[in-house]
Amino acid sequence: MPELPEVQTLASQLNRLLEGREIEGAEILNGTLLETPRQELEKNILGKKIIRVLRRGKYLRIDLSEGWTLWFHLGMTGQLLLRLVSEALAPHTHFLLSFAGSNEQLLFRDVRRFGTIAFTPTAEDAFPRGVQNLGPEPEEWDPEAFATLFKTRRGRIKSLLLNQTLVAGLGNIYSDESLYRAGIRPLERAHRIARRRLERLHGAVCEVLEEALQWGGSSIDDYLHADGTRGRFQEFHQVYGRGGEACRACGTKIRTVKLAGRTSSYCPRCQK
DNA sequence: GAAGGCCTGGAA
DNA sequence: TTCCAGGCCTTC
Repeated sequence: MPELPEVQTLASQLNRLLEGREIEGAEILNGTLLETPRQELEKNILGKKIIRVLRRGKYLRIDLSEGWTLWFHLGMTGQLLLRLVSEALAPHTHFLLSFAGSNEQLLFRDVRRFGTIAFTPTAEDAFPRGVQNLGPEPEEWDPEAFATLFKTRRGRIKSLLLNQTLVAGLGNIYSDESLYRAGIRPLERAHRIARRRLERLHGAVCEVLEEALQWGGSSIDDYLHADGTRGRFQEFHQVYGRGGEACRACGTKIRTVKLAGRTSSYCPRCQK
């Protein structure tokens, strides 16, 4: 489940590893993940240089020379890995980029195929719709404005945190962990939560994301760094994936509830 | 605002 | 054999 810290980790690594490289080949092994017409990409990507690799929400963005941008969304099980051309190709590989004068390739693989690839001009109005619809990044929100945003909504706080048009980058892991840290239950109606607690939630979100980033994100099932190593923040999860286990703070059993088809975990004692 | 669909591997 | 994981989009 690559969320903000996982995608940011990858973007930083790939930026360091790929900056300045010239694209010599692009192989689309499975076109179903491609949001852009195949010919559009094939016609325009060759010879372009990688200027920088960035993140926006859960999207990884690769800016190329001459005003083109390559986008990846990792869905649930997406991976971006560097491989030597001599290595065996892992199953479920959907896309390959090769570089001039290099025996390394960037590959995109995704077992469950919830991921997407897009190739667009580097212009806001040409970006994929999912990107255009994104709300501000968590740290871009002023805490008071963040509180107001939720104070005016009647939905469950957890569902709203997952809504990418409000705040970009949170998925199931970091919304649960943030709510735990802020002491708020996932099913609480947003407008019923006190302003200062919503401001505290904003602080919790920023803290959790920052710590996760420092540990290279969470590797649960499939998430890997570009070099194949794993993130370690899963070792510090307080509630996500810990249903039925004891809360590390108070010993109470972590409870799980279903919300819009997703599992939410929380401590009934620490979260009121 | 809520629910269903897409997709596959692994666990029950 | 069935269920579950959940990103995002579409439909109700």
